[in-house]
Amino acid sequence: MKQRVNALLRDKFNCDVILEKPKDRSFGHFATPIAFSLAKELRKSPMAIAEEIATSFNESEMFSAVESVKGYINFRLSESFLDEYASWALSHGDQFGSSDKKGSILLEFVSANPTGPLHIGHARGAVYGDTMLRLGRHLGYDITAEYYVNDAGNQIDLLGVSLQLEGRSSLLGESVEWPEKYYRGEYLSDLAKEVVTLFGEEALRDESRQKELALWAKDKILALIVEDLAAINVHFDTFVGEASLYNEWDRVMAKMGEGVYQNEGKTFIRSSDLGDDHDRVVVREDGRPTYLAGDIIYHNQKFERGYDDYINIWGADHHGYIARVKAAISFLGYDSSKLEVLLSQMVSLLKDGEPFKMSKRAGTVILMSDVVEEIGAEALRFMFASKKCDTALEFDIEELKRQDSSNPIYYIQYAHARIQTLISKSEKSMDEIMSSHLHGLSADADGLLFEALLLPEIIEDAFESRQAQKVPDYLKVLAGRLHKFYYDTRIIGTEDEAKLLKLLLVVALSIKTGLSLLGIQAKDRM
RNA sequence: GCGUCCGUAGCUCAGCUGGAUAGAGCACCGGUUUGCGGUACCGGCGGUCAGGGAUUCGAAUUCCUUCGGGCGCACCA
Repeated sequence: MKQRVNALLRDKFNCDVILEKPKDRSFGHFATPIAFSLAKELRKSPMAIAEEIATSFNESEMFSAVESVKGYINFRLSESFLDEYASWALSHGDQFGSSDKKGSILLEFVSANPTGPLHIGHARGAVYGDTMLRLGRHLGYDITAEYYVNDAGNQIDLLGVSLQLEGRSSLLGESVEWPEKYYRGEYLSDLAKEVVTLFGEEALRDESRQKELALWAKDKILALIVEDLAAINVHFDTFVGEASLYNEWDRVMAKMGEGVYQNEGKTFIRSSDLGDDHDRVVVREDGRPTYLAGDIIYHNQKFERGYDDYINIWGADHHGYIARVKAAISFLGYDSSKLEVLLSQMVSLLKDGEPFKMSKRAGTVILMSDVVEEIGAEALRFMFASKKCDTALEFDIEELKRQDSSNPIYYIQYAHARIQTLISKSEKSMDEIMSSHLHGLSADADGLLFEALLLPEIIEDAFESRQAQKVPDYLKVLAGRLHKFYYDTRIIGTEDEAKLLKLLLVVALSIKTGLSLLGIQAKDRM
């Protein structure tokens, strides 16, 4: 809708015009302060310019009024335009707000190590990534959702050790000496039990079998992670294992050329040439590659697959890592600006105002599955999607368990359900409703319709600015307008019934579409 | 110390391509239709947009600076 208005204005002014939504709807649907910026150029007062521009729109069919007020130019869309647009939206169903954007994107997110279940911080990245995925796909981008599995290196060795020790300690009752670093948690003793039934007790004591057990456990844990993600409606297209990439090693190193050098028996990358604090070790003296090595071959592989753009969603604790990965990409001969790294900040939980402690067995980590069990997948998704991901976040579990207006997800679902109830109560046929014309609407009805029709620009704005929270914000506002309208306006049995229901169908469509882009299904009944 | 993200109502957060009177939910106080789901609606209370400076018609929004907080600063992942 805004695009159509914008296109018209662009023709007129030969440049992009800033269009904003006035806070006070009595000013119209859109407004622009363009007269202020033209004032200097034209050496006239903003008010005179605005007046002149406004009158030049008198003939336009798109607007019922264009007025200048204190230098602003306010546009009021005509009813015929709004009605036509509403019909167009309804005929597109769940494709409303979709677009034909071109371009392929490789979106990597979550990528949690397969050494334990997902915690609450992973959940934020998962929800944010999946929301961007849904928004981008709705807009037409060809996006691949990828999970990078760190199935090589120290953490896998550590997993094998931890598994054996946990089994010997909790199942066999042996007293064991714990190393400085090891994994712990209920999942490990569950896995140890399985080890005993599958491989026998001896497998827990045989150090030569650590690697074998670790790789076995890694697959089991990854399956657990996939299951946890499915529970919040997050799915990946591809999984790339770090270990599988190392046969490319020599070729990739050759490709890096002057970007790497040898010193004291180690291999370094010249990342300090490209903005990093200092050069980084890629291969240690004993020949073992570092974590960065895996990421170098992984990113080489990504770029060889030839996407137009790359997005990585990382936890904020990885932000120091961006410079070196980008340096590697440049040395490999690719355009590192094609990689966009989005950071999701830390999460902490409150329960009734107190820090939320999980079971002792799970250690200090707050498991995502525990939170899902407490508040449900929808509330979790909505909560994470509603916050900018670059702000550290605290939230209270109890608030999200409530089922009233204090819990936005119920508030929005209830708005959708109310509309469905009205539709089913009405004796009007769908044809009758759809063929009615939205004219003679009250100011409230007009405002509600306009809000509902804004969905497409909200989706585009949210995706392009990478600010997923714009969608939930919009849905809250739209639901609020619906509830107020419902309270103020009698619908069933009035002479306006058909056209008001058409209006409400547009609202329901936007709510349903918006929710589905958040991975949440709209409810017809509560 | 360096880098980075942040600082908006008592709390949790929106608003930040510079624009009209700074918003919402929670909390607290008080109201509401003989009308389709009261899981709703309305009103009140509550602000030095952390402090200071700069830019300009105009700053919560841009820039500089001080203060305060989170997260990094590995041959760990």
